[in-house]
Amino acid sequence: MRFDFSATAPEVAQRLIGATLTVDGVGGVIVETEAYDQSDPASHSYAGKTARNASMFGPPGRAYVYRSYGLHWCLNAVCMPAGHGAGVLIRALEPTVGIETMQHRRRIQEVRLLCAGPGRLCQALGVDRSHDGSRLDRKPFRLVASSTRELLVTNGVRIGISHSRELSWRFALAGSRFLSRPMTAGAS
DNA sequence: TCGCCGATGTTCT
DNA sequence: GAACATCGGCGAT
Repeated sequence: MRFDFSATAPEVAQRLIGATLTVDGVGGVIVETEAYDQSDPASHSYAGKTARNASMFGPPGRAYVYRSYGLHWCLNAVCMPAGHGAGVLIRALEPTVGIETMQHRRRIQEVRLLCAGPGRLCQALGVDRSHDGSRLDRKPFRLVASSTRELLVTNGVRIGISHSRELSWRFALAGSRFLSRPMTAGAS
C-alpha cells in the first residue's frame, strides 16, 4: 500500500520503520529514521527557509536531499504540517533488492554496511541533489508501507547533533543488525 | 575495537 | 572563521 505522509515528523518517522524504499528498483526495508521540525534547533529548517532547505518547506511526501560535511548526500521525507519545515531523515536500510548494484556503487561487499548510515544509504541507492524535491510516490522512488501489523520499534537520542538532545526522535527496528549505530536511550 | 583526522558544501557569526 | 543530521582510513590500544 502507498505510504501516508499526512502526519507530523515523529509520527511519520515511527511509521516509516519497516516500510520498503527503493530507487530504480534498488533498496530495502527502512530500519532507522530521525524526525526534525522547525521548532527544533537541531533541524536545518530551524532558522527558516533557505536555498538549500527549500524543499523542506514544500508539500509533504517529497524528498529533501542535502549535502552533509561537504561530501555525503542525505535523504529526508517532508512531513506535515506543510510549509513548516518538518521532515524525517532516512538513516539506514536493510538491503533486500539490487544488492549487487549497491555493492558496486559502494565498492564494498559487506551487506550490513551497504546502507548503515544516511550517507552510505544515498550512495548505495544512487540518491543525489537531482532527487531533491521529487515525489516519493513516483519513479524513480517506490515506497511501500509495512504489511506487518506489529513491529517492535525503539526510540532514543538522535545521532551527530548537539542541540535538543532531550528529544528522543531517533527511531529504529528493535534488534536490527543494519543500524548505523546502536540505539542509546533518551533521558527518562 | 577505539578514537583521531581529513575532505569540504552550506549556513551562521 | 567555525560549526555541522558523515564516512573511511589510519595508528594506538
